[in-house]
Amino acid sequence: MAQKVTIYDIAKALDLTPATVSRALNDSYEISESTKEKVRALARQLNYQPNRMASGLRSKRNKMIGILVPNIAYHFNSSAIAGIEEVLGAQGYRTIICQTHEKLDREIENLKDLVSIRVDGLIASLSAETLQLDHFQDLQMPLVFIDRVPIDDRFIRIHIDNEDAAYKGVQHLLQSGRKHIAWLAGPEGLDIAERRYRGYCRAHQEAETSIDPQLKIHFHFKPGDPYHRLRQTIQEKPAIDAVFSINDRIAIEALAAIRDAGKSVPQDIAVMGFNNESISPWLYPSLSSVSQPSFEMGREAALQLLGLIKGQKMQSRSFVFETHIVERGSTLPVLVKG
Amino acid sequence: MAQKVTIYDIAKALDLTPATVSRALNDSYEISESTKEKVRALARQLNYQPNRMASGLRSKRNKMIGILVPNIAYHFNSSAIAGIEEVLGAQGYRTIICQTHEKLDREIENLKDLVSIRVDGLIASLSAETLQLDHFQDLQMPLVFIDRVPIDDRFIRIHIDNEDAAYKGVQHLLQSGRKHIAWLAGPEGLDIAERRYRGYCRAHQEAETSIDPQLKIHFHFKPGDPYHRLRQTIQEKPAIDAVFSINDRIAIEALAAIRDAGKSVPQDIAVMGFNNESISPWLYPSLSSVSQPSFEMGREAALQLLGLIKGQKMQSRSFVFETHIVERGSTLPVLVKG
DNA sequence: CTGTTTCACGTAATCGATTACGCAAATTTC
DNA sequence: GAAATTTGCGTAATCGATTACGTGAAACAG
Repeated sequence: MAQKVTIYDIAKALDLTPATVSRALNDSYEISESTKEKVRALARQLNYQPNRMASGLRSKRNKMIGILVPNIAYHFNSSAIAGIEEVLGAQGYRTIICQTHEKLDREIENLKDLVSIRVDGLIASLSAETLQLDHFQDLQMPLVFIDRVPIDDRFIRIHIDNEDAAYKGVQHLLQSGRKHIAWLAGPEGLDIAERRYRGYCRAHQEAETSIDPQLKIHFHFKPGDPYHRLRQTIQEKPAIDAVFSINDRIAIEALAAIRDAGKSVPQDIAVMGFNNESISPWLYPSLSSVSQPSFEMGREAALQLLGLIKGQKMQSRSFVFETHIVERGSTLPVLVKG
Repeated sequence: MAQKVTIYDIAKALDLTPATVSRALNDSYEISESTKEKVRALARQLNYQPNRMASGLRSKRNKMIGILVPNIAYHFNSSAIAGIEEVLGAQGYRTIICQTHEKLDREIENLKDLVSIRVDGLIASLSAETLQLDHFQDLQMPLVFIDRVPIDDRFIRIHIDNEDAAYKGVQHLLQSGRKHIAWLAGPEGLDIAERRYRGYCRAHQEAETSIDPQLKIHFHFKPGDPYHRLRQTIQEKPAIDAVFSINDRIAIEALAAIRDAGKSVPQDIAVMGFNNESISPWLYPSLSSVSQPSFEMGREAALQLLGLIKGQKMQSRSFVFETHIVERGSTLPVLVKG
């Protein structure tokens, strides 16, 4: 096999036309079963692989879906992608995964590329820098947002109630007797983090506990930065008795910072993470976390996108998934000394 | 903008032919600078995005590269992909990331899809199930393997010396006084794990330490399985005084298993991981690990692939990267009581 | 002033599939 | 048994770009 085999090769060998071969391979009703068999047999024998460039050009559908996320190394994303691919793969769709690395310009650039590839649809999660959505506006393509979703309700959005999730997490900490809870928020301006902070505040207000704005700690998603920020804050605010972290990976650094500050978890300081990553049960102490169903959310995003592609009109534009607290060692209540 | 804009639209608006527009956009020498300016200006204004299906079909180059890895959630892979994308992105290439989830059939399926997309090249890492390479043989496309590479030296391979890396790791453990080292190998038949076991054995032989084959522990990459296997082994073999793990994530489960068995790290049992993931310094105790330059390896894979695509002949077919031991708390030598 | 290059662009074929339209033969309908 | 329908396939246009080849005008050479 020197050159790639095409439907013309198959047609010639079977004394048919390319049109017939194309229809046979697409299982068209206007081709007899016997011809289909012959075509399929020869296609298999010659190891024919259809040229998606050609079919996509003509049919304007190439069975490729773009996935645009901040970073595949984030647990939520790799897990959601697994869910997306499970649903989409079963329907014969391929995914093209693009990473923004939290940069707006890379988000725009990736978007242009996905347009130029003419993917059939797009599942996107906004970068930390994304404040407005011009580049998503007239995209001319089925689009579903997941996790980091915009406020704009013209889009289909798959997400959790971040405020409520944080509310529940902070409430749990407050109820176990904690009063000075640091919030490891991540980079400045991250929308989901702001929403969670609102939940943080609401839980405090309901518990009539005062809020210290200096316990809202920003940092970059860069190994070491969360650690140092928290260590510094612990030094400045020795009263801290709990830490709530935007994700479990950051919580690991928090555990280290607390330990190195000479305090212990959960006796002195409780720690609650977010996402319930697979390593969290094995940490020491095992990490309590707010769990969100990332795999299921990926599945739902894919299902909704398939709906859009097939032209169904969508009834609901926003799909809010439930979260729940996973209690582990890092938030065990302090035993009051008898 | 109701419909996607094409070079025909631009040509009509400027009273040119599509050919001229195409050449202008590709900065061809046979187009005057003034025409190029006009074409580029209008293209920008109309937000023209070239159709990669069309250009790819005609030119047989679509500036897309396939990346085929077992799982993007593995630290090595997401890190190597970052390196690949840094190099390839600068040259205008897009990547299509496919996951085999360690399954041979998914590897074959993904490969067919990448062929049908007619990607310009492929960077691949073999699945745990892959034993022979028929599906890679007559692929008709530039191909570079990374990390999980085949033995076949007709391929370009980017990897480490797994035997040597494990040798160094085990040697370090033996030199610090450990004698009964469990090897957390991962799933049965994983080539890199077998190579590392050879290094494990060589280090033992050179140190004239006996090898217990029952300390070679297999498991699935599924949360909990490594933990339970190790706990069981510790119970059966109480003499174990060190654990060497195929990666850091598994090592975290090992730390938990050791702890739950009532032993302490590093006093009773030392733990050494592999990959030096970004969370490893923050664990408790901080995790020693064999470090490999995954990002750099990704970069090199991309550079080699670009060379293949541009038709350069490659001098070396195998690029072996250096590894080194990162010593942290989990392998501190035991202090002999004075 | 004629012949040769060079410049800047047009003409048209091409990539490999899909699909609207057409049509003869086979089958069914009444 | 004539008309209507169905079956099974061919013809040719088409998707949007690239590119081999052609060409008129301007520039240049001798």
